[in-house]
Formats: sequence, C-alpha cells, structure tokens
Amino acid sequence: MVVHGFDEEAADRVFHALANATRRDILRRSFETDLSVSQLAEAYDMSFAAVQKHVAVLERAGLVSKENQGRERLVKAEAGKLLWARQALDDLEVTWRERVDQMSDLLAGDSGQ
Amino acid sequence: MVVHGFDEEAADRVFHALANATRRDILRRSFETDLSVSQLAEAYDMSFAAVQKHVAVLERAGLVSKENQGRERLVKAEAGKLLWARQALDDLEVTWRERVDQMSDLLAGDSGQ
DNA sequence: CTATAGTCCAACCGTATGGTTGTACATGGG
DNA sequence: CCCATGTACAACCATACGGTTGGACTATAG
Repeated sequence: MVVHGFDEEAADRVFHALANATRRDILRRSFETDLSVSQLAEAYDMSFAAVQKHVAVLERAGLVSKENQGRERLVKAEAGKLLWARQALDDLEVTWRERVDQMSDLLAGDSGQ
Repeated sequence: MVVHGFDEEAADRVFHALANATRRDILRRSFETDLSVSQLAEAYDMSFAAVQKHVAVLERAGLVSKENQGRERLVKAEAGKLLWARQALDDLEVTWRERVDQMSDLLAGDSGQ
C-alpha cells in the first residue's frame, strides 16, 4: 500500500522531462512523425550525444519509446503518458474545483440557508 | 516577433516547478486553503528556509502568489497558471490529435476516395 | 570483409538545484 | 519598549543537470 494517490517519482520524471524546451520540441516532432535519433539530432545546434540524452530523459519518463528498425531507433511519442500528465495537473486542483463547483451550486440557489 | 508560439522559458519554469513532490504538495494545499509560509513549513520534514525556497520557485513560475497579511505572507494558488500548463501540454500533441481526428473523419467515410 | 552510418556509453566540466545554517529585519502582543 | 514570531536572504555544500569529446558496438552497403 502506497501513501500517495499516484506515483510521485513518475510525476517527478515526467514534469522534469517536460521542463526543457529541446525536449518539448522533440516531443512535438515525435507526435508529428516517428523519427530516428539522428534525424532528430539534425534539428538542433548541439551534439548527437546531447540529443540522445534528451531522448533518454523522455524515455525514462515514459513520454516516448524507441522501436528498433535495423540500425536506427525510431522515437515514438506516447500520447497516453501525456494524458496521464494532464490528469496529474488536474488532480492538483481537485479540491479547488470541487469548491468552485459547490459555490456554483450555492449560487444556483438550491440550499434553504 | 517571436519564433515560438508561446513563452518557452515560462514553460521551463512552470514544468520545473511542478517536477518536485514537495512543491506539488504545496500547490495542492494552497488550492485547499490559503496558508502562510510557516504554516506550510510545519507540514514538511525540512527547514523553513527550504520550504521558503520551494514557494519562491512556485512563485517565479506564476503558480502561486503571496499576499501580505500583517507579518505573515499568505500563499495563494493561481488556478489560471495551472490551466495554462494544461494548455501547453495539449499543444504538444495538437498535430497528433489533428491526425487522429482526420483518421476518425476518414473512418466516418465521407471522402469520395 | 571493410567501411560507414547510427547508436550507446563513460568521463569530464561548469552551472543549477535542493538542502543546510546563520543573520537581519519587520510586525504584533504583553 | 521589548521580545517572540514570521519572513527574507546570503553563504555554503553535495549532487544532479546539460553540455562536451572520445571510444565501442551493431547493422547495412559495396
């Protein structure tokens, strides 16, 4: 039995992976087309190894996966993980949203007061 | 004229702020109730200064604001910024979503082919 | 088989991060 | 007025991060 509602370390990895413009761009491109690591690397003004590291961070976060295709590795975006991240964001404000909803109900004027 | 669609550095700050379990917890609590920094600090097994730093990170990201109340500073969650973050997530996969929608349309069988 | 394209990994480097302690300053209570 | 409370900030430390270069391995092309 875990203390928290969901895996906090997974959230750490996911949000950390998203906290970098290069990695977000890699994600965007990966959502458009499956690209090899070297194809991705061509797009940025940094070494191949640096891009490779960024892909590794995204992979550890579960935001992309790599598919072996001959000597190339195709980077595939994982849409589900992004949805999970969105849900994690929403969960941060559930109580707030509940209270806003409650207030709306009150304003709708159903309580006797 | 900016190259990117939105402020990448703001995204860096927001996602980095979210990439830490303590800060996410501070955000959750702040959404429940406005709390002073020392009230927040009581909840964690670390120094007051450490919690203060976490709040500062959240503040720089625009996820919370601080309101002077006598000698205390009340930490208030900024729901709008969280919505902005959610939108930023959605934007990462727009092209993907567009393609999925297109595919749905095709399957719905309206094109003459 | 050999050469090369694609990838991975380790070592290294400067800077940022997350924590600490200590000090300074403002505010409210007795 | 004086003191305790709440906050801010600087200095310091270990570790993580983002980048580099170089070396090793695998698979395809000739």
